[in-house]
Amino acid sequence: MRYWLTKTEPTTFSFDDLLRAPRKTTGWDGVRNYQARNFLREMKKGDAVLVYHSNADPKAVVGIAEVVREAYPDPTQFDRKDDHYDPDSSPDDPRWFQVDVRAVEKLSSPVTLEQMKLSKELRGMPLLQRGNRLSVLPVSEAEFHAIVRMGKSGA
DNA sequence: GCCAACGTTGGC
DNA sequence: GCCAACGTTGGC
Repeated sequence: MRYWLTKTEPTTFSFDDLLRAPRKTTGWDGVRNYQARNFLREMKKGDAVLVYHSNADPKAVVGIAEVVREAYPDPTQFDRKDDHYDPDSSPDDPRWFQVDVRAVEKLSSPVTLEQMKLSKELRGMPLLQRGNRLSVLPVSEAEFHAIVRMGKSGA
């Protein structure tokens, strides 16, 4: 099993939105970056996902989710009216994929970007590297557990 | 294949 | 709102 981190802007779709969704599950659609897409395709059912709020106050990991359906074509790429419409993608050979994720648990205290930057354990995380813009990132097992520990203890 | 222009992300 | 970083596009 692997560990991941996905970013979302809470004004668009927050972890609370995920908790309120039917079966606490949603399709993680709209990813339009090849590297992020490749990570989505590597995700396996049961993989754990940290949900991070970007462009937020505070910017923080706010909850844990899990992959409940592995990669399948993202339907928004074929919808002309959707912001994520991609005229160059065809149903025969879809370019963009999504997974379904289900909320597992909200962290009692969000782990802020600032806290993560201060943590020695998390120093190497791709999320913290400058210029990083990927919306789907792998996280090591140690990093995952460190963040969850911080989110449950508030430390 | 190079690279300038442009668009987007996301922290500040 | 600004701007650095970085991906993508398209002319050559």
